[in-house]
Amino acid sequence: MPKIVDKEAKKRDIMHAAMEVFARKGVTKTKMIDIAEKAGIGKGTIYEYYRSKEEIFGDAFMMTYSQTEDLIGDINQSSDDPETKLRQIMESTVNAFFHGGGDFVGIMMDFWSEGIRNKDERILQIFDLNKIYQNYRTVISDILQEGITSGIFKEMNTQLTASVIIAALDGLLLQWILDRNIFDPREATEVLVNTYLDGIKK
Amino acid sequence: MPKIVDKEAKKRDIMHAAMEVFARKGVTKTKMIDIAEKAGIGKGTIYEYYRSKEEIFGDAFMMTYSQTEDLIGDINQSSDDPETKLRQIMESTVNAFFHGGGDFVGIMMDFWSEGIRNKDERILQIFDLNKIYQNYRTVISDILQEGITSGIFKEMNTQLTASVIIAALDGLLLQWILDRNIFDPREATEVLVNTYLDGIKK
Amino acid sequence: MPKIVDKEAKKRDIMHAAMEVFARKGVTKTKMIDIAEKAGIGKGTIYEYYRSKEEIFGDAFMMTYSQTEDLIGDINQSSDDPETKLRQIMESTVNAFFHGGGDFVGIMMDFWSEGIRNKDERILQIFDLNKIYQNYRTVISDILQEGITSGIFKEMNTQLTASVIIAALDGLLLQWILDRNIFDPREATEVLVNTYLDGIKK
Amino acid sequence: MPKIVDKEAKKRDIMHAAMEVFARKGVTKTKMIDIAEKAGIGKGTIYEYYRSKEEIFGDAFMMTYSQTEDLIGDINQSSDDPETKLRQIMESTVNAFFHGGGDFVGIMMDFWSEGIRNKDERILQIFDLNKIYQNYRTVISDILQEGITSGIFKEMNTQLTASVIIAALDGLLLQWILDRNIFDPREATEVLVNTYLDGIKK
DNA sequence: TATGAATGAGCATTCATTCAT
DNA sequence: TATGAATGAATGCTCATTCAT
Repeated sequence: MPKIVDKEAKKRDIMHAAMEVFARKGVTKTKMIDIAEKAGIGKGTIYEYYRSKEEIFGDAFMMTYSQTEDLIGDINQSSDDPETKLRQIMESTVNAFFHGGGDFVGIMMDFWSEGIRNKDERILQIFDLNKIYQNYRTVISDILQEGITSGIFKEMNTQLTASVIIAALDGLLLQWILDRNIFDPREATEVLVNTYLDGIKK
Repeated sequence: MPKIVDKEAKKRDIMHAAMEVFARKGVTKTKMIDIAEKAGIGKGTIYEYYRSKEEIFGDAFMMTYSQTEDLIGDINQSSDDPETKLRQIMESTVNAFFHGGGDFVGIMMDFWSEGIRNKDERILQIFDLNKIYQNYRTVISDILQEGITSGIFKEMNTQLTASVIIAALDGLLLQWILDRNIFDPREATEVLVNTYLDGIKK
Repeated sequence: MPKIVDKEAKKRDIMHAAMEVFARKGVTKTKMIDIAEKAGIGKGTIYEYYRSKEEIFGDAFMMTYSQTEDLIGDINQSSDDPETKLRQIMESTVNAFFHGGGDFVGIMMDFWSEGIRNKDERILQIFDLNKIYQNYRTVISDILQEGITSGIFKEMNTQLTASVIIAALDGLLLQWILDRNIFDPREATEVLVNTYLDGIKK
Repeated sequence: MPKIVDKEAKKRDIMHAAMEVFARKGVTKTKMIDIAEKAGIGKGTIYEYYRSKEEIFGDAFMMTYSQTEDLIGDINQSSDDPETKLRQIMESTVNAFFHGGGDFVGIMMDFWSEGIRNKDERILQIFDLNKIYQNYRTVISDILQEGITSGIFKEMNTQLTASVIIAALDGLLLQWILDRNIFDPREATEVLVNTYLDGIKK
């Protein structure tokens, strides 16, 4: 069924084109024509693959976060010790977003922005940022608990600490989106990870 | 004689109404009529006080950040030791944004969003988020250096560490905007501040 | 009744202020606030004297044309010979509009413009440009007939010739409004009057 | 494949629809919806062909005058004697505007009106009525000079006479716009042309 | 399937007019 | 009487979406 493959590929092309424009201009200021031009197709053609701008946005969101969730899941499944897992998760999360020159990080702004506001049940089905963060928090919290149990981490409120760690990671991303020249993401992540692990370890 | 009106007060009222709506719906999706209704006035009346929606937004931005900058300046001027100053700055920054029930924090999203994208010289005059963050980074970096010199802080890359600290604070704010139920801001700040000070101190 | 006199004077002041602005910017682009500022009064005060912008415009119209009609009437009543009367009427008409530095001639544009379009019965009562021109044409036509009868003018279609003469006068005004530097109104009138009288006289 | 449309033809259709409405209501009072309805299309469609109402107006202006300028240029290039050329130019000018039942003459009012007021450099580029009239004056002045040189015209101030002739032609147009019933344009032109040529010839 | 021409709902902004003081 | 603060109807223009080809 070669047609199907083509369709999927083209849909993905459109979504990538859209992500680039979203990242640069913001979703609201992105016009369908901008996406079409970026994708090198006609304005009407987009509607052969997506029902609306919102749907493209939702797809971009899902794709971004499902990748990250898979990554985190894989790391979490591994048999490494809690410290290594935590370190790997933090580094991988940052890498996932900074990767590829950071062409898409601008879109995070809109993910967050939508995340705050969208309470529409229908949208929440495919676009529940809070649920995603909750999963993320649970994973980290569990690793922290694991570390406490095995005696390598201090006693702490694991849920709260997980929140603070995630906050720090997102904050790093946010700062870097605002100005890419202030720090090297890898170096900053290094400082961040070390600081937290220092603070957490016995 | 016409009605006597405290123009400044009314302008502030409109801005506050606008901030509430901005925070809830986002700037782009906020209609002038929404602001008017929130402020309990007619749509046209807004234009007696502001030239455009953009101007209201700029005013909201300036007000928010000038308050924070003043606060930080005051703390920085004090004769406290570096650790206390750093702790106070971090706590005050967070407090400033969480204060008042956090009714306005949603607008941060738009400040950041604009901050990424607006490269217009005219707008940058009143709306230069990067400059504001640079000041902030310098203040913190200087305090860190002060601490290193006086032997209470470890050796470190002060600019980078300052960036990471600010990132963590903004990240906390961001997480809290996304979901207010996951942590108590004060507790989280406490964890954050302690973790960082632990990591920084000799 | 001094109050009445004051009222009348102030009403005239407003109308004169309005005429200046109308002449410069055109009626549609003139804002009430422009008129108020020109008159040195508050915006609301205008409505103590006029019900609407349209009413000011109508008043300006009437004033302008009644003056001209009076002037023409006076000349026509005189016992001069037809050639002198015709010459005087042509010169006086031009003078009336060019007079005072031509500050108000720009408003003619709007009189004509309204004259074309306004078919509203209510407005036509006070603003019937066609009727005014018809009177004017009759006066000139009668003088021409008088001249024919007394043997000093050639045979001609007096109504048509009257129309052509009036057209030439208005055309001169129009050209001068468009660019005041191309000719001196008095010289041009001289050429015009001489050309026509030459053509008309036996 | 999308609908194939003769873009140029449709643009012209819109402009003609606009001219009719402009002529009837005046440019300022013409709403985009009026033009759309006249053209039998949707409001938004106009913007596929023109960027703004102002641009339609500018196009209408250019079209009207470029036709007339071409016409005059052609006549001027001919090898006819000065009297014939002058007569032809005068008659053609009048014909050009009265032609087609005079559906568009009302728009002249707005051309003149804009001509007085618009000093904006950008607009003057495409809309310089004074320059157009200056060209026109030069053409007529040159013909007059030609006639003087070849001994068939009297001595005169050619620039001034040219102005007066143009004024008379525009005046005729103006009068006819105001009331189409007062004269037959061709008859009136005949009277006008004869009167002037009589006055000019030796 | 691909396209872009066509569309109209929607919105920022203007301004004549009202009216409380 | 004089004023200017308040207002909302009106309008130019944008852009997501539709649909004829």
